[in-house]
Amino acid sequence: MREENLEMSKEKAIITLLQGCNSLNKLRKIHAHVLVSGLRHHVAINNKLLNFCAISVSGSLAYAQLLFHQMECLQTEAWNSIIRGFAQSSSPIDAVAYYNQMVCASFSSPDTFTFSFVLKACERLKAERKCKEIHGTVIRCGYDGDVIICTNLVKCYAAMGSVCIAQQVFDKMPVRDLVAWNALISCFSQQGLHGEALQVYNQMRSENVGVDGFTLVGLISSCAHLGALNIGVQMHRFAREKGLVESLYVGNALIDMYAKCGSLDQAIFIFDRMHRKDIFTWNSMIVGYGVHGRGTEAIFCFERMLEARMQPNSVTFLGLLCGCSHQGLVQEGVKYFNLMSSKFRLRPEVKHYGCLVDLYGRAGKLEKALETIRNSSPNDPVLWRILLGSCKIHKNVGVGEIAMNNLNELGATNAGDCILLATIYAGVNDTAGVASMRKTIKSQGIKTSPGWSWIEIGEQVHKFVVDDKSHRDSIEVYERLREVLHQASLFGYIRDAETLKTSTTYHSEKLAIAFGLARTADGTPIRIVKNLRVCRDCHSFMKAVSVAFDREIIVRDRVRFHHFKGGQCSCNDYW
DNA sequence: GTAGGGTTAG
Repeated sequence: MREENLEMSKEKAIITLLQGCNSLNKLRKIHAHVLVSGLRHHVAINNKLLNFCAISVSGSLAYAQLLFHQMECLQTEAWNSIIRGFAQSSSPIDAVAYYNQMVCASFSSPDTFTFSFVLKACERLKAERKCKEIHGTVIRCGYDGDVIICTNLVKCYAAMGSVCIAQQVFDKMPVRDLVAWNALISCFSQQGLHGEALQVYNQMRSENVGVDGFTLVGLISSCAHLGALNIGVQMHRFAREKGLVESLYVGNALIDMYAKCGSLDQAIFIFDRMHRKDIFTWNSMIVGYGVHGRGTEAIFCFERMLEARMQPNSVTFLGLLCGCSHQGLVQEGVKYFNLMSSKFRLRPEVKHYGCLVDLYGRAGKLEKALETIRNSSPNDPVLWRILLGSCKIHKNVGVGEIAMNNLNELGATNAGDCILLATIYAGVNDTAGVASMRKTIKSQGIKTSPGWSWIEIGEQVHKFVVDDKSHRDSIEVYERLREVLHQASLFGYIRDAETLKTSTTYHSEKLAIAFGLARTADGTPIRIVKNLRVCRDCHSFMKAVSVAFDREIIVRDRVRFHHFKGGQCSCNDYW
């Protein structure tokens, strides 16, 4: 009896020590103490030690493995600790390995926690086969009604792009809580299915599951991707009603949403009122300024960020460089590009080189742009493509051909590139050049990526493609477009000669504008989201429409925003 | 003795 008491008090003492343990060194001492106290085989203490080593930030997985393999009696608890530890480590594959050992070669059976941890590892590894196998085991063990395991499965299938299976798992869940719904939303948005993500919200409303900050962040982010300002504003109102607007995550998502939906002022309004700002807050604002072509303000924001002692990361510099290049701030852009590695120890990635090439190219410094590409490694086709875009602005056939040759050599030429070079040839009246590019597109069967434009009317996002006839109000849209084209022509719009020669088509943004004019109140801005760049003809069309109808038109294209007002565009015709 | 969740860039 006395011995038992003694052991209990020793055990208690060790557990107390473990609770106060905050370093590996202390842990080693405790372990040594365990050994000298004759508690080497004490199961509860070993489990505690193991759990600490495997999970705690001040633990060590290597040490955990050592303890694990010294343990004589491995119960589910010990397996769970080691699997959990590896699942969240830089080597999740080891979690799967331990799980395999547990299932195949041990006397312990996995429980719901085991599945939860090993599925986390599968999610991070995108290990589809293993996930399916574990899914089967989960069903055989009768755990397929467990809300947490099912949520894990949804996340796991979503991570590997199997949206349908994720949805099936979700649909079969006997009970779905808010976390499960939120997982479904992020499943869709991970795959770029933002419309579907927003639809989940409608289902949630009809099933009265409620909404929390996680839900809102997911939905607001989907609005941002879609450029769905009206729905985004509703979410903002909703966040206010729910008292969630103070949340750092919600605030960050709102800044990004407003910036991406063209309401930079609203983004600034929210940014200025946030008490706490993290790296996402600053980056969302700087990227917002950047894509709106407001380089000076992006720089100012960046300087304030440094004053606030926030360490920038690679995304920060993308925003900054994007702003510099669209505003033509060459010196500043180069300065920040260099600062990135010299002061902040961030290695520039292809995207940063892309910004630098764009910065030089856009400003007409094509030789410097060429030099940048040649000094960057690896030689990424994206960089040559950006240079080709600059050659279009500056009508430079020579450098354009160099860029095209390099794209060819890299085997990366696409239809967009051929069209770009054709436009460059057309700009200098080289009809033979234009013809040869058309021939290349035809003979090599290079597929053009279809352009589309979105416009949000009320809570509905409408999509148009080139010469779209599929919209239910198509006839009305075309009638309206003819009228708008006529009005625009009275305000200086002349259909681009090249556009006339190459096609009799109506680009998607023209259809979207006509629809927008028909369906929105006089004087309200028209917001359009496009997947490609705006062509010269549509650009001048929109300038004329902005005067003819006295409307502000805000177009988000693949890389930046254009604000058309009173016949002018914020990009100064330089994009 | 333990579990599932969020935002920028791509």
